[in-house]
Amino acid sequence: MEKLSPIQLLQSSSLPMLVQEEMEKMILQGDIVVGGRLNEADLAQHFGISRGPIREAFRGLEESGLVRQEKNRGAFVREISVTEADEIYDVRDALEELIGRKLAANITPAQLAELQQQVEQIEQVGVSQDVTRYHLLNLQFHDTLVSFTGNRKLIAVYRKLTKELLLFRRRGLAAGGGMLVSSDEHRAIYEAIAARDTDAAGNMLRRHSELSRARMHRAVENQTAAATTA
Amino acid sequence: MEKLSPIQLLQSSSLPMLVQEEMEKMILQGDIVVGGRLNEADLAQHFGISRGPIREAFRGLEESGLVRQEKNRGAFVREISVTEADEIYDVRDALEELIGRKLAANITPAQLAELQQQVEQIEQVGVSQDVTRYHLLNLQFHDTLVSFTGNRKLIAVYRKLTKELLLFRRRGLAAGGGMLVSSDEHRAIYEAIAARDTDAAGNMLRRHSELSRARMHRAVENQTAAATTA
DNA sequence: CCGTATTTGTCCGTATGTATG
DNA sequence: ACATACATACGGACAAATACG
Repeated sequence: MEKLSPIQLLQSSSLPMLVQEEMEKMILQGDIVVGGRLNEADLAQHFGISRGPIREAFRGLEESGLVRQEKNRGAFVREISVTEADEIYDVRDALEELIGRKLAANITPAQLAELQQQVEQIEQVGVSQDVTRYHLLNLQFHDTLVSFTGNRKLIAVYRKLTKELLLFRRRGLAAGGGMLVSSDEHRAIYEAIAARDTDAAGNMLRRHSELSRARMHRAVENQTAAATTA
Repeated sequence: MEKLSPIQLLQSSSLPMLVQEEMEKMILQGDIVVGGRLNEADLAQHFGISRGPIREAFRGLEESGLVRQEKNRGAFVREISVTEADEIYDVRDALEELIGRKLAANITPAQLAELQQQVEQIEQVGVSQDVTRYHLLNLQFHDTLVSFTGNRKLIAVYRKLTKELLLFRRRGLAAGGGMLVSSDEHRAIYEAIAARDTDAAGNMLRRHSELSRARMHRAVENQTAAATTA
């Protein structure tokens, strides 16, 4: 039990929970190939623990949708199909609208200031063409939005869906093109919320999510087109 | 857009999964008092198995929101507060609207016939004043609605929220009054879907969910009022 | 405040099932 | 098709923490 530097810090939680969180990071970072098998013994050795907590973590990850378990065969990183991604987007679109409406109705001046700052930050990175950083700030912006609703269940559901979409993007996506968001949309979202216009804010966020889905589809088509020509 | 049976989503037949499903039933049926502790050894003996699968089932139930685990203290049936129930309703309201819109857009004649039959069944039980049966049919009706969307993610999220609300109702609710739904609402929902009016169907279902929340609040108030006078 | 009993946390061994040559 | 190697499933034992008297 001496090999795990990142884990030892968060000692308040149980070992299976820590392992679950750590494995979630590994999956979302792509340390394990999508569809790949998670070997109990290897992971146990990697964390310097036994297989019991690993198995418990698998069960939690399965329930959260990142892992699929086959009886007597093991745990695999889930492959999320385009169809399933579409289904997730359907749900997320509806949640985004809810988020927009709630924020427009209840946001505080301090929260508005924070949002404004993040929008400007995104715009600055937008011109610098740093794609990965842009993507990160975009995720952060939306997580800030949902967290400002103060609704813990909404936050939890939204984050779970976002993780699955993140996993979907890991599945392929030669990146490069198409997935970049226009920062105009972010500012428009901010403006609608600041104006406390519930309908506009809801529509803006929903449309933003729908556009995100459309970008996803274009990226997938580009990818499959490239694959067939190669 | 085909109806998915509840079992189809849970396709694993491993022992921990079976235990998890069984324990979920026990919790939702109230076999274990809300807030009560789940004893690993007792449950293992009850199922005639060892503690390993029990612990894995706990993880799954924790992730699905029915159980809370404290380090070195054990697993407890979660107590859902009125505040949290409100948060869940917020999310469910948005999903209900989504369900209504999708159904109005895509429902098949066969599915419509099934819905009509269920509505009539509910109306018949409504006059018979059989409250528990009415409640059951009501749940079934809404589960049928969401399953007819064919969106597996939506189905999964919706069912999870419904289970948590079910758990909330177990918390107290001397039942008796207030929670009974007007069957007019169900017929109105059916009519809007049958008319393929997406806006109306979405609004109807959302409003139906909001009324359900209002009934919940009234029931809680009646309960606390009765508690203070007693 | 201390000692004991109970319960949880973790580890390991064995049986069973699966993939591979 | 068979035998071998390997991974998982489950049970059981021991250590650590908590609850109780």
